Amino acid sequence: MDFELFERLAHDAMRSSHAIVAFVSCEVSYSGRAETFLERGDRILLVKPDRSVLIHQPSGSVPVNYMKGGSELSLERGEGRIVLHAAHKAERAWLDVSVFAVHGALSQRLEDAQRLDLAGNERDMSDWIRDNPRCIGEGFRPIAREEQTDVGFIDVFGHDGSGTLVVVECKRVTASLSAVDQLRRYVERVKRARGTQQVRGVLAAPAITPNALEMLASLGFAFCRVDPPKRLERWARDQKRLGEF
Amino acid sequence: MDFELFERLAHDAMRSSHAIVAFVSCEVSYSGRAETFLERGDRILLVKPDRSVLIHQPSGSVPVNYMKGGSELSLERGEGRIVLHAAHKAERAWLDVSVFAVHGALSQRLEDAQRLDLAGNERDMSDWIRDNPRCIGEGFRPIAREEQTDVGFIDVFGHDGSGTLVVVECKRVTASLSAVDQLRRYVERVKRARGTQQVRGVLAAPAITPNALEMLASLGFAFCRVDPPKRLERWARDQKRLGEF
DNA sequence: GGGGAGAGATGCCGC
DNA sequence: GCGGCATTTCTCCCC
Repeated sequence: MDFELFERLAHDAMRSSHAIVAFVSCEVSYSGRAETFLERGDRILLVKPDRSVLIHQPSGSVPVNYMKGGSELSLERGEGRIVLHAAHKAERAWLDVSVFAVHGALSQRLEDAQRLDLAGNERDMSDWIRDNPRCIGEGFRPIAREEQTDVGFIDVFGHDGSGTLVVVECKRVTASLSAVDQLRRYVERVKRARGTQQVRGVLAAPAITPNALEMLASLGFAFCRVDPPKRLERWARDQKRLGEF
Repeated sequence: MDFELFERLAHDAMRSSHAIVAFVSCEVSYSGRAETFLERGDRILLVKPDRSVLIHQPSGSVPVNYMKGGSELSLERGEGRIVLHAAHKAERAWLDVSVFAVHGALSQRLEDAQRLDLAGNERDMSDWIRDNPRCIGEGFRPIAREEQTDVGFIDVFGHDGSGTLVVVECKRVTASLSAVDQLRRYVERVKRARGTQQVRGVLAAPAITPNALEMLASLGFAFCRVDPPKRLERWARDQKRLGEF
């Protein structure tokens, strides 16, 4: 595919809000939050109708360069190349993609009003703890979930029935030192705000690293093993793999 | 484009390690770290030679669903659909893309041996502080950079000339509460390891949030304004935008 | 392989 | 818009 075809495709796609995908040989420069340069190679270029730009190398699931939606886009014809400029003034970011060859390109108008339905996040987990308080301790009584403080929100807040306040921090994956930091910050804030030293800290997660457990113990907090709930997990069970490549 | 063509393209691409891009109408199910479902709509499907899979909606710069490289891929023909299965046993993750229509598709062999060259990250910043210690304080003497402890590494470690140890934590963006937590953890660790209370904590960043500054002060630590160095920032200055769409 | 932390993190929600 | 934080975070580095 030559430059003229690519240029016309890109122009038409931009005008009519199509998405563009292209296999190109290119080099890439970026300046914004950092400065990057990527020498010439074959990549996948993706331009969406919201004027976001993605550049993917042949390996890896993360784009090597990108611009968020809302960029100003322009094409410039150079010597033996065509340059896609993307400028995001609000973010003070610039991306230049110098395309030396176009191996193939497509554009398409896309219709999609759907939103992702997700189960098994941390909010589901704190919901579950609120509805199953016994997992935290025999007398645990939840008062609030996602209680706002000025240093962040407490996942589950309650008391143990004998007047002692309980702060629960949830993690849906193995808890690390930063989770203990977070819990400590909330407990200190509650102690100060309520004028009491009677505040227990509980870290609820499926697992915890040894260092985090040691720090937790040194602060007098408790670990409580809880797995994140996955409400839709039936569908993938016992699925059969047919037509293996 | 019909299913037979798409199926043949996909088969051939898999066999010869091509990348595939396609505009498809599809629904998507994922089960792994969480469970997700996405109802039918038009999306961009990307399958790379490393067997990573990306699904992009028309908007946004982040894929709505994905699988990392190393998945097992298979195609299954169903009623009015063709299903791409991706299974990652090590991660216990499964992705099913049910394709109802193929608006267009391409495959291509890609050659790319280049790696991204980046300037302006936090390591550049701690390098710069080590080489320009006066920015931390008049008598600051750096000893080590990225000093390893069992609770993380200290960005810059030194003393102030009068025997007091100094721990510097760098952030390349506005420092928040978690940066203060990190600094506190390192200072406590150094106090314990060296058996002294004479340890100063310094947070170096271009800015700091009010809450973080308050917590920093309450711990007796200091803030020090430092901007991250960008060594390649010349290229993007004064660039002209030609051929605006 | 696990732990810890940075990332051009991104995106969401609450104030 | 800022602040705080989860993320199917991802990736890198070091032990």
